[in-house]
Amino acid sequence: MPAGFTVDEMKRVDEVVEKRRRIKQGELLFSNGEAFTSLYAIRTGFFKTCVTSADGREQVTGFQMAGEIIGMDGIVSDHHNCNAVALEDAEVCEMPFASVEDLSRELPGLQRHVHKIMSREIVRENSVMMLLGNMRAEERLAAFLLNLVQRLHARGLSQSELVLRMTREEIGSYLGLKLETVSRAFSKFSEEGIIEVKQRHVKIIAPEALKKIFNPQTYF
Amino acid sequence: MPAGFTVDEMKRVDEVVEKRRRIKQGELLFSNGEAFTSLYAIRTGFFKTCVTSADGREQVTGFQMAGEIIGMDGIVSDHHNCNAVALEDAEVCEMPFASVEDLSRELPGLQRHVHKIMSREIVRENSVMMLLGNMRAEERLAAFLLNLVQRLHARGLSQSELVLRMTREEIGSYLGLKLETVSRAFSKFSEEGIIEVKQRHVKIIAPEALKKIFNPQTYF
DNA sequence: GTAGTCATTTGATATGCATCAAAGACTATT
DNA sequence: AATAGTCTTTGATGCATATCAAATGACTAC
Repeated sequence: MPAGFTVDEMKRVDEVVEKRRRIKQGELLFSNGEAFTSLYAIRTGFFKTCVTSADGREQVTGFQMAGEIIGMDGIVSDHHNCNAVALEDAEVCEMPFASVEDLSRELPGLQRHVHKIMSREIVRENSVMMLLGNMRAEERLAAFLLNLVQRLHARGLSQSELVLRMTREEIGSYLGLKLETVSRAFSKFSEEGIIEVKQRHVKIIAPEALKKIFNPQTYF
Repeated sequence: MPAGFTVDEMKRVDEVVEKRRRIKQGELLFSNGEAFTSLYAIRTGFFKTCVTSADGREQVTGFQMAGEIIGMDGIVSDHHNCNAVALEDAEVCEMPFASVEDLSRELPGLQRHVHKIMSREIVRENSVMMLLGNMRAEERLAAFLLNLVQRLHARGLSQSELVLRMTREEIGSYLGLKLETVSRAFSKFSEEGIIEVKQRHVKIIAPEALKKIFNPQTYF
């Protein structure tokens, strides 16, 4: 995945991948408390990560798709600090973290890549905090849809159409909203002609309108 | 800071520190958009980090104290993605990130330490997401106070008394609440005899009660 | 010491989202 | 094709927190 390697280096990076693992929809890739050994590169499929409070409340902390890395929550304590659940049948590459560290001591490019991935996650979570702390329901959903479609587009998929892999409840958990509120926001966008919604199929008709909702100030 | 080094290794780690920098209360250690060059180890003082939305809303993403590292938000894009403001006169050690990377390629202990620091930040932000997404005002404040006093205690300070370095508004921003709500929650805790509040001086009278508020379920 | 500023508290009211409830739509199973 | 189960939508109502407002208290600069 990182660029700028020689053929030989690339080969060594590939060798870090210990094995492929298939995860069926609904199954856990790893769970809270489990010993941490590896990072996982998602090859296909879609995951959610979530944390649970002592009294059982669940907070979805992220949705991850092909090409993204999960498991970094486990490094600090050698145990995972969240659950990773496949939202559709998935395949991941298991990368033992000890091997990643060994090789990244030899390849500065890999080392930098690992640091960037973790930094990116920190920055992403910063913006989620902004969402949860300051935005209203429709702003949150607009931001969510724009982010999702942007990531899908970067993978060669449509800029305007997407299939949600998660329920309204999971979207709500991620955005700090109840499922009914998410549903109402979808309906509102739909009535306003901004999107078309048919179950989990969403078509973005007016991306500009979504951006405007996400960030009203830009348009003054 | 990391343990398990020989005297010689320790010396090399120390040499990564390029210089000390003093930051006066209210001043920026770094700001959003600024080129990223270094991580900073806080020697003395107290910081907040915050992000700002395009329309000017501010979200405090964390409070950092002596012994903690800030700046990791800048690695991903070579530019900082938040502001770091000193809430009291402070002194930091500047550690050029290129040197950190160079040395951590040689010292696996340092490499692991860097990874853990970043992972810890990811996990911390996960719990803030839980706070913002699922908890009510008093639960958030209880969690905040417990976290703060625990970190201070780890630094040899009191388990029960603390001086807040931030305003009610900054606490509110961190917790996704308005300053009035924070103030009311303080008053409520105070009326109930859980804490004593005199301006920014807080004395925790009944830590158990705070823990119970934070996590009611444990006590059933 | 005094004026001025900023931070905090407290009260009254408003509002956005949660909660409760029920019906409808889709999916899987038999 | 019928049935059960899950997910989603929509409506009615309630509540936690935001908003607006004003008073008080602390701190700063002169």
